[in-house]
Amino acid sequence: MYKNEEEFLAAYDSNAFEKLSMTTDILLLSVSTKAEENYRKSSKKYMSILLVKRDDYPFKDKWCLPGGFLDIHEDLEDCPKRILARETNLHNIYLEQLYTFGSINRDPRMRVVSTSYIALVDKNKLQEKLHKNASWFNVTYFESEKDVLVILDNGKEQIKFTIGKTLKEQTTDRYKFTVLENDSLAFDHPLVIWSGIERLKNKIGYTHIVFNMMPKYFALGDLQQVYEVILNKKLLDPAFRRMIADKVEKTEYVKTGEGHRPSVLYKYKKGKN
Amino acid sequence: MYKNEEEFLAAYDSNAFEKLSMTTDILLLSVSTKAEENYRKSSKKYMSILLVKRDDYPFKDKWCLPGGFLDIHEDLEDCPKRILARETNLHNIYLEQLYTFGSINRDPRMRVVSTSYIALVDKNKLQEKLHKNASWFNVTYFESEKDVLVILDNGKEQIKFTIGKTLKEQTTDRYKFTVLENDSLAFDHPLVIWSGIERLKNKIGYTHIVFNMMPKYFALGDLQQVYEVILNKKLLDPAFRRMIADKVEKTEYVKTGEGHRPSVLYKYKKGKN
DNA sequence: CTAATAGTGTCTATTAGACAGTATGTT
DNA sequence: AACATACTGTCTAATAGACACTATTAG
Repeated sequence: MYKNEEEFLAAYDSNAFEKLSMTTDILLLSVSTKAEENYRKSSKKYMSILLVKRDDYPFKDKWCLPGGFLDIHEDLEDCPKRILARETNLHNIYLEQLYTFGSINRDPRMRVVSTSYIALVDKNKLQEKLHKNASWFNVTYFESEKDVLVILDNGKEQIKFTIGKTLKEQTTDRYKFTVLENDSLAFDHPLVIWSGIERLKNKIGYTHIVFNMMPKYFALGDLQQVYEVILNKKLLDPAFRRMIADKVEKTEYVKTGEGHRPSVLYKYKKGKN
Repeated sequence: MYKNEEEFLAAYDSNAFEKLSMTTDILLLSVSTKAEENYRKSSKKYMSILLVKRDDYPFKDKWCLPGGFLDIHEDLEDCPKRILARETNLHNIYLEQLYTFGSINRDPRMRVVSTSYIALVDKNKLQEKLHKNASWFNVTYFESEKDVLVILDNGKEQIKFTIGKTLKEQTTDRYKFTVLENDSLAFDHPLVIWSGIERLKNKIGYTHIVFNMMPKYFALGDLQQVYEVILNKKLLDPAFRRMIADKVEKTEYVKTGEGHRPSVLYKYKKGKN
């Protein structure tokens, strides 16, 4: 045995276990807007995610989440920050660790464990010079008891995949997800996408993270639509306004020119409400 | 460029990035019972966790969570299973991924990223031949707005540490934890422990995971005490019974000999209630 | 009988759901 | 004027909190 820790460390063989590579994948979520033909109608909203087309093997020409290898001299949380900065030119994006995926064969090249992160942005804050090969896809999903069909659409291409849900333990309401169908997405990214959407759906209810997807000033109707698009269901106006009341603050600004009654603009009100 | 994926893979240099090691740490949580002197009083309950005393460097003679290196041919989730089997002789333990910690210098030996897992057991199901160096510690904690003092006690030794809580983003109710004081625990394990307790406190409210810590048949009073010990607050009887009513099923069994009215034993009732 | 927990009834306060109504801009 | 959304009032249903009460055992 060794006399002290220094001596131990000096003699330590760090290759006793075969080492591996790590990556981080980022599920960048935002809300996009599509104008309606009817000038009176307010524009339709979609949840949207950023995908990158791979221009090299493996999974050449398939879409995937932005990501990259963890540098050995880099904190784990700095890796997604670096990738986001590269992809969006934005700093101070909301980031949250999602899950670490580590099946043996998830990468055909070699053993890679990947920690995925959720990032939330207001798309309009992005200067629209996206990294080449990157594209926003609108997300639509149809959920049943057993599975979910997810459809991603960027206006030119449509990507579909199906996730199966099975109760993980008898004693949990949480599901274990498996990919049932997937032709167009690289790696286990359908899993990452759906896990992230589930997380967002949950957290929107008991945190204030939505405001990371909103501009500084917003109408309550727009905020409500963001909730609706994430939760995939209609909400009742009075209930929504009661729920949100102490999280927002009225401003002097008003949004007009929409073909109907103008709406007062609000801003996020800090504090634990 | 390469003609196809096989060709690419054959030529791939998996050492383009310097590789690293991964470990998993397990926060094994249970509830322990301490008899009261007064024969009428029901025994006091504590949340308890399993720690292992390190008998080698680094952190020689300090306590730490059970854990170990991820084998390169092993799925990430199989690693905690293997360690749990070694530590408890039990299979089919409830396991859930907690968080992946990856600061550069969390291990003095080399770059190590660690994925932590929560495991829940009914301590009484364990054959009490614990792995040498392993010991159960009762958990007590005192929480304020800014920090938490956690005290671990195995009857012989007492371990204290303090965790600081800061709001991570203006738009979240979630905290970022930092270790403020810690003398006795190895690595960043105070962080893992507190993150896990927080997670359990939350999840007990919207899942059925408590039942993983309960024996097959239990009295509602005991179940309530488990909730109280985890949430660190008293609950009102009628409210608790209403809340739990559709998750449990009455049995024909009764617990007697306690110096007061016997209680009916219940069992977990499967289904999403 | 007494101390202690088991278990229930019920009133009240709070919150969520539902729906109808009024308000106000643009074309 | 007509349409579409903004915004509010109010009734009802469901749920959570509080407290008091009855029940039953060992010693």
